[in-house]
Amino acid sequence: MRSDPGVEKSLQELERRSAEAGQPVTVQRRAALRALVRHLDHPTAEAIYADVVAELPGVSKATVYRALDNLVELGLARKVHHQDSVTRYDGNSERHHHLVCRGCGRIEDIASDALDALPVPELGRNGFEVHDVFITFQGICRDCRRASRARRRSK
Amino acid sequence: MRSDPGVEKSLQELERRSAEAGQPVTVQRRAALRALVRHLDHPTAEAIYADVVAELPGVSKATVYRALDNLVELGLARKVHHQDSVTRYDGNSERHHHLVCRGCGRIEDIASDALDALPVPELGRNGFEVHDVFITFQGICRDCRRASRARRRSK
DNA sequence: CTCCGTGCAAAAGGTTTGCACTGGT
DNA sequence: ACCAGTGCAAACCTTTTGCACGGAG
Repeated sequence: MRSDPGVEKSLQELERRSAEAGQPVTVQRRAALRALVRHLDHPTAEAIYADVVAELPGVSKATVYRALDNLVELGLARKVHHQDSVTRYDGNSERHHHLVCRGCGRIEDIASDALDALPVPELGRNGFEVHDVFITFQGICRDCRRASRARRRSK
Repeated sequence: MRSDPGVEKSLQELERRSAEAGQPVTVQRRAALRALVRHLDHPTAEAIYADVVAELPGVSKATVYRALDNLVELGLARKVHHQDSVTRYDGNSERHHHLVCRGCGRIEDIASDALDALPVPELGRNGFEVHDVFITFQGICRDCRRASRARRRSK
């Protein structure tokens, strides 16, 4: 893997936002961010830990969890939740939405102007102040559809 | 609490779908469903357990979890996930979406034709078959906004 | 010197599972 | 009667926390 310009940009953002928030930028946090943006597949904390520990033998799992919290706090990552009980992280800070496969739990990104133009309904009526919108399409990915078809046939 | 017709209808559905699926309808499952539909606030498994155990002293927590799984499997309930680490359940089978408060984690239902008319983007291109769409508005509910304002003032 | 992040290990939930027993159909 | 659901307790897994240590300002 060559030094991806996206990674560089993310690291600069980390630098900038941490300074702004008065928080130190440690090697562990840098490594966590690098591991996160390298993944396009919404990794679990475990997966990121695996990457970080490969780069920084001896890091503790707690530190990775704390680093991820820190990234979320700085707005460089987002937590993603679905039926899996594990939390996944998303290093994509562009506005986008998700496609979740019921079969394998895989999450794919999806961007769409139409979705972004979603009308925010008459909120405020109940005093609710909307900050963000998350749209999740649930379905079956190609691989899982194939697999379930094969399973059905063999039954 | 009088016998809500909605509860009756749900119980009949439970009967019908269980028979169809060849699954027995136990008192525990009936109680779990009743507890679920009584809640309009997306209860946790814990909350449902509390209700069920009040009605059926001696039920085990495992049974309630299994009953909830069963209801989800039968399509009578849905799991709802957000930043809280706990899974919440939704007994509302109408098409609707959610308003999640960042502060207290409370989930409110929201229905809107505009949201239902959401265009499904060019899926299929990647072989993804969409079954469902979930829209979540995240923000701050009135109570939490008030609370945070008060906190800020007292600092 | 002081503060804060780290590592380690243990705790803390929430959820699942193995096994013997009981209850639905 | 049979099979599946239940109760109980232990296991599991992910995430959090307490505490001592160590590096940076």
